[in-house]
Parts: sequence; C-alpha cells; structure tokens
Amino acid sequence: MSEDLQLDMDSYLPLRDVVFNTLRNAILRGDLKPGERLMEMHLANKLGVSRTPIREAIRMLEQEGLAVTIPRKGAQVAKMTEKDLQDVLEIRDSLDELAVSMACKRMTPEQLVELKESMHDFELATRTKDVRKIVEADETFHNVIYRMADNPKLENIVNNLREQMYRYRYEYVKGNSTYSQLIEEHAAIIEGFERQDSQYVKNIMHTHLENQIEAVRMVIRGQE
Amino acid sequence: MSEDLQLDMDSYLPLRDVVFNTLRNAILRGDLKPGERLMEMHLANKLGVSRTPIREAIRMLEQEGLAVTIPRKGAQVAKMTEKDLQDVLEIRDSLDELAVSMACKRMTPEQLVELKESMHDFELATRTKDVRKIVEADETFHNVIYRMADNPKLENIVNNLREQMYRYRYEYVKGNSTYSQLIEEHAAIIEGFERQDSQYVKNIMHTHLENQIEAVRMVIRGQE
DNA sequence: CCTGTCTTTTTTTATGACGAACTTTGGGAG
DNA sequence: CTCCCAAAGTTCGTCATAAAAAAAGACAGG
Repeated sequence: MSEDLQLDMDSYLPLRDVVFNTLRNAILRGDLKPGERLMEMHLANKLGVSRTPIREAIRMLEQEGLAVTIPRKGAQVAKMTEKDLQDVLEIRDSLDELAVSMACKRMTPEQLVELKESMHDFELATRTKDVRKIVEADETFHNVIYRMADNPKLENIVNNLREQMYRYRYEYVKGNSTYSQLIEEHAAIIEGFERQDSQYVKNIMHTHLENQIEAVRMVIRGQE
Repeated sequence: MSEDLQLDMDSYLPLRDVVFNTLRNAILRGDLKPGERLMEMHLANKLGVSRTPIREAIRMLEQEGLAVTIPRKGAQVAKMTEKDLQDVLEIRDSLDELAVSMACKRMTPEQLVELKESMHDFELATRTKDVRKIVEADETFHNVIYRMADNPKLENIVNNLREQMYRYRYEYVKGNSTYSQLIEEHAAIIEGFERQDSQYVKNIMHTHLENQIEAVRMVIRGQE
C-alpha cells in the first residue's frame, strides 16, 4: 500500500503545489486508498521534503474533499458512502445539463473539431487495454465539453465532483472490458452537438452517467 | 483598512481553523477588501499566532476561491470580474433549481415550520436597519432551503458560490432601503413549498436572484 | 481470561529562527 | 527622463523544539 510515491519535479512550482499534485494523483489512481492515513513525517520522508509543504498540501486536499482530517488525529484519504455518491451524482447531473446548454450556445467550430479528435483518441485508448490511458482519454473528452461551456468556475466544480468518483470508477473500468457502448455514446454526443440539439445531448449524457452508477456503487459496497 | 481583526477563541479548534474562520469572515463582511494583500507576518502579528497556521488558513481560503496567491508574491483577497459574477450566477441558478426540486420532495413538516420562522426573523431584521443582521437573516432563510434538499455537498457548493457574492451584496443591501420586495418573494417561496409546486418556487428563486445581479454588478464596476 | 488503569510512544500542533530566492522599490548614472 | 543596480521586503522551505493529545502496550485485579 502506497509505495511508489514520487515527485514530478516539473516546472517551477512551489513545493506545496508539487506535493499537492502528487498526492492528488496518488489518491485518484488508487495508490493511496480510501481510509489510508496521511502522516506528515511519513510523507515528508517519502517525498524528500519537509513537513511544511506537506501540511499545506493536506489542507488543500481537505478543501477539495479528497482528504478528511480529524483534529489531533491527522488526515486520511476520504471515503465515500453510497449517500455521498448519490449526492454527487445529483449535482453532476444538474451541472452536466448546464454545461451542455452553454456549450451548445457558445462552442466554436474549432472546439467541435477538438471534441472529435478527443473522441478518436478515446477509441484508440480503448484498444490499448491500458486502464489508465482509457480513463484519461475519457476525462479529456469530457473536459473539452466543459471547456466549451466557457465557464471556468463550472469546469472547476465539475472536475472536483468527478474526482471524487474517479478512484472508484477506476476499478469499474478495469473490470469492464466492453467499451463499445461508451464509444457509441460519445459519438452520439458529438452528433447532438453538431445539430445543436441540446436536449438530445443532455439525454445521452444522463444515461452515460447513469451507466456508471451501478458499477461505482458496487465498488463502494465492497469497501468494507 | 483591515483593522479589528480579532480571533474568536471559541471552543477548542486547531488554530488554523480559527484563523481560517476569522479571515473568512473578515473577507465576507468587507473588512479585508478585494485585492488587499494577505501578508503572513502581518496577519501573524495581528492575530497573535505564528506563521504556520496563517499559511494553512491561506491555503484553505485559496481553495475556496476567496484568496488568490501568486507564487513568490503572496496572497490577495480575490477580486471578482463581471465575467466571474456571470459564471457564478449561471451555476447558482442551476443549483437553485436542483435544490428546490429536491427540497420539494424531501422536506419535512418541521423544516417548513423552520422556514416560516426564518422568514419571520428576516422581516424583523429588516426593521432594525442593521445591514449585517439583514444579510445574515437572508442567508439563514436560504440555508434552510438548501438543507431541506438533504444534500450536504450541494449545500457546501452553493454556500461557496454565495460567499463569493456576499461581500459585494453587502454594499447592495446597504444602499437599498426597500426590503418589501424581498419579503414578498420570501413569502411566495413558502407558499410554493406548501403547494409542493416546485416550478413556481424555481421561478421565484430565479427572479429573486436576478434582482440582485444588477446591483452587485454596479458594485463590481466601481471596483477600480 | 478479560478488564480497566497507568505509562510510554507516536503524532499532531504550534513556535521561532534561519537562509535562499525572488520582487519591488528607489536612487544614481548615463 | 530612462535604464540599471543595489537594498529592502516577502515568500518559501528547512530545521529544531516543545506542548498536548491520542494510541499502544504493560500490568494488576477481578
């Protein structure tokens, strides 16, 4: 559990942000599992930094809902209950509708091209059978849509909400080897955007989301 | 600018949380103005704590959108542009609709009573002409509605969005001495809930929100 | 064998001091 | 007046330290 943490010393960012991104990714891809403790010294040693940037990163994770800290006991990776999942989905559904409405109104032809490209990338990714690639490609596809809505705050909120499901969805994608349905849905979404048929796209998005619920729910149930 | 910062040493909370709440309130009620710098040492001295809890609190504010930090330059109280306001309103509109739908389905009789009480409190508050009391009573009223929706995450997100408008709305409420319209709208909302007429409530909520936009927009324009 | 209490250890929390890196500012040279 | 450089101010990250709380373990008594 939780090996392989390593800093991406990319460009010049404050260490707290590097740590934040590192931990965030570790949580999302399941290297740090729900309920696992986040001990300052431990992480500091493992990442080779001092405790200060670790603590700041934990505060950020906390505010994003990826970690929960109990005073004087420390932080853990947030667990999700079925109720939490339900709540998140409710909101996502609503915001997806909003995003689609806005995207229909505001999208540029270039963005439509970009969307098609990312759908194509997704298709390619499914052939590799590399779960991580597939999930990432899917995220990219949806991110393009949210960006089309031209509302950065919306993008941000939806991303936070999606994050909270990802780590569970990971497991779901892993188990599910039939991506044809996903591909068809993506195609339908694009078709809808081309016709500017916002209602049509909303419906597809809704079922698209709906299809994931059961699977994620299963994973959550098996969470002890 | 920014005197009078003082810690509420309430119950036993980690200092970072106390600092966070203190700064948050100061920002919301305008004691710390948009664009004002948040210097670690200054705040630490003013609040009588060390830099560590200050830094952690700033990270939290940042994640809530109330502060913006530029690496190696430090944090400022977040400013809002008209586009930001537009974006926030779009989302709030959407989430208000969701909240109302859910509240209609899930509300308990006790909550309806609570809502009526908080409307009454609002009426009383308007008579005092105390801006802070009025704003708080209005927030309470709306919070009851969000709580009726029984979706804590939704409550949290909407609160964050509202926060970002509060400090501007403060000015608006200050200038506006006719609260009769607000009172009527609140009454209409309750009436709608009693009839479980979700569409009706949504409409009222929408105009209720719409009424605030222009005023907030004015304040933002005068922001230099 | 289990239970409750006491002690020890671990961990969080908060402080203070320090140096390095970066920004800004203000003065002086051209 | 403009450009450049030095000085001052800040952030950023590290380290050492100490207090307080929680967890873990030891141990005596039922």
